[in-house]
Amino acid sequence: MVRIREPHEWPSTVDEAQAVQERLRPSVRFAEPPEVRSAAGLDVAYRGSDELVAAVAVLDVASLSVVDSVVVRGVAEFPYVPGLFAFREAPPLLTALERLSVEPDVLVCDGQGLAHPRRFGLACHLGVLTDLPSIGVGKTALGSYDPPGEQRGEWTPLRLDDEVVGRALRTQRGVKPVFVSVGHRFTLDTACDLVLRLAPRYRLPETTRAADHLSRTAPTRP
DNA sequence: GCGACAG
DNA sequence: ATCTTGTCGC
Repeated sequence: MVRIREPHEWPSTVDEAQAVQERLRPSVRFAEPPEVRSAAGLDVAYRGSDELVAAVAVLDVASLSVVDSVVVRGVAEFPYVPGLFAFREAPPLLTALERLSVEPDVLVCDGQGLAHPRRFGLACHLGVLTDLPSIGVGKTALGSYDPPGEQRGEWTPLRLDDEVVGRALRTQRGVKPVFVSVGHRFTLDTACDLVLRLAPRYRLPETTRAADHLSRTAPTRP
């Protein structure tokens, strides 16, 4: 039920890929998202050198229960190059989004949004192409930060090139923070509020955990 | 030349 | 991401 709204192509070289990011970047919007009742978690698991499994799980934010999910198997069409992560994972994730039977209110991506060398990480890419509000929640930082306070909810700015591109957010006390950045049609404050609502018990949002579990446990092709 | 480098 | 044992904690 998710539609692709933006014309796009999948390049095969690093130069072309960077050009695509530069072209799409101006479409990123910085705003307050409409009410967030459902959130889609997206993740990709790898098997072997080029086989991958993309999964999307839509959760009801109030109950954190899974209301819909799709798993797509595929082959990596682009090598892993830091900064060009989206060209590897976005294609199968978009296919999965199109096969959803409901349209999620927001996308919670496993990776960065604006916290990216050209300010156009996976979350921005998926947000712009679908025109859905999106955020990036990374497990490792792209940029520098000071450790946030130990209490859940505490955060510090994440900087890249002397610019604030996101936040290091503590979702649980005693665990490493996650790195939140805006993808599309979001505000950093609202993005962090949402991540905290989605992560009441564990370090990572339940959306990411659900998608990760699906991609990891999907049966191997016969 | 050396280290960094989302997943 | 993935390759991998035991171990501490809830």
